[in-house]
Amino acid sequence: MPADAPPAEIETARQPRAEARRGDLLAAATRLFAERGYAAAGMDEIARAAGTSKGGLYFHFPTKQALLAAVIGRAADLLRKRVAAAMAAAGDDPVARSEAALAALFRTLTKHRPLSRVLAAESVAAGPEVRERVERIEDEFVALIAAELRRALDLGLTAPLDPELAARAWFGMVRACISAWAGGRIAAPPGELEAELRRLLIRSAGAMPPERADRGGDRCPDRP
Amino acid sequence: MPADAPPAEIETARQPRAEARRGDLLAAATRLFAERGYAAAGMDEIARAAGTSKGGLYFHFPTKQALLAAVIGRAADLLRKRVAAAMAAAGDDPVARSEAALAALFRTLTKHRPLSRVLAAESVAAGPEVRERVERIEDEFVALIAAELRRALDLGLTAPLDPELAARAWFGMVRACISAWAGGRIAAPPGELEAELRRLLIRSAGAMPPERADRGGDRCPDRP
DNA sequence: AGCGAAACCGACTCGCCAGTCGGTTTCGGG
DNA sequence: CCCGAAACCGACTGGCGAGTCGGTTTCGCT
Repeated sequence: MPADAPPAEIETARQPRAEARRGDLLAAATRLFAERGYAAAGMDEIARAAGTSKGGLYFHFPTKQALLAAVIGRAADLLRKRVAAAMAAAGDDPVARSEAALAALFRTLTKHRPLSRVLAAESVAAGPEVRERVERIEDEFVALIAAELRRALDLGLTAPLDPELAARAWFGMVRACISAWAGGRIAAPPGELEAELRRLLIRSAGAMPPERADRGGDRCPDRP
Repeated sequence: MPADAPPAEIETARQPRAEARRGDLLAAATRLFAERGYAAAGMDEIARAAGTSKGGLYFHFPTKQALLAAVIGRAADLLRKRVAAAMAAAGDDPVARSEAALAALFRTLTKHRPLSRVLAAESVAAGPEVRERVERIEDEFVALIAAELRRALDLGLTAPLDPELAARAWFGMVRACISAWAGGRIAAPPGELEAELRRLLIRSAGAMPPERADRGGDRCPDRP
């Protein structure tokens, strides 16, 4: 169970211009971390890209690590929100909910290239604390999917499988395809990519999609 | 297809002690890059860990990037060798060959934790050149699998799918599971993990495995 | 043995960049 | 309009670590 998702953002009283600046800074940091890498992106450079100065940047974030942590935290919040919404909209069927969750991840990351780059790679360059933070976030989503898969399994909607591992594997599929796409190493447009990916996911679980007229051309040849 | 694999290692004439040192240095670098991360591992530290000095290290590798590149190149060579052997031993059936290739990747990386960490994460921290190098290596293996999948598809052994994308996704599954395992976030022993993973892979392709008790071949003395 | 080159050593340099600090501007409330 | 605090500025510093270099040792060869 994803019981204790970190409490998102702590909102201390701030003047509105400060809030705006903070946003600009996070945006600039996200972009530069993604483009240049954590180590190569300088604080001065980030500040200037956000239209402010080093001092201003340090007013908002005490250290470079804290800045990265904030970037990642914000990304996590966004993903959580989108995924939760998608799952809620998907109704009760656990397979549909899993599909929806992955699709939401896919679309959100696909929509924000730099963000996926930061999540995928920069975490390690910034020391163990940040890496663990990212791993926690990943585990959180994996657990979310795993729970749905477990339900599906209990309802006999899938072939026998290890929900935890399958969820992990699914996540890996999505991530690999996204990062290849983000690097321009996959030609297909995101839409097709997503559809094909969905087919792979469903088949790997040995699940039959609930009576939807979903053209996929696949029957279920699973042998327990 | 995987026609032009980079020429592995250029062997200039060297005294044998130099060769040994070089090996020690690469081993130490691999370990420290994995443990501390590329940025945090110092050249002096690496040299000392290899039982030599900074000057000695710089005699063998002109820059830190070159050192990382050598580490990665060596890892790639190892993987290429193991995968090629496994595929050759798997016979003609393209599904079996794909399975064998993935299994070899899995086992080799599983056997060398630090190596997978370096390949998975450190590439980005070291600048674009190295990142591209790693991406190339990944693409190489993806292309290898994709070729087999395409043959399988033509032979009607799989459900309709995009071989390129499926290969990419498979690779992602394996990578995600390995890195979670390497980080101690998966309890199951590698053996079970591999078996379960294999089931997922096969099902996702909609393939019926040719019924045959096969063994993947990957056993080798542990001194690269 | 003895010479030249390969291999190795470690103190030093030097640029870079995260983080600091005293000062300035902007704003909200009274 | 004025005051105090929040927000912002940018020149400065301090340390760290990659890379250098003159010197020393080891080795292959004749």
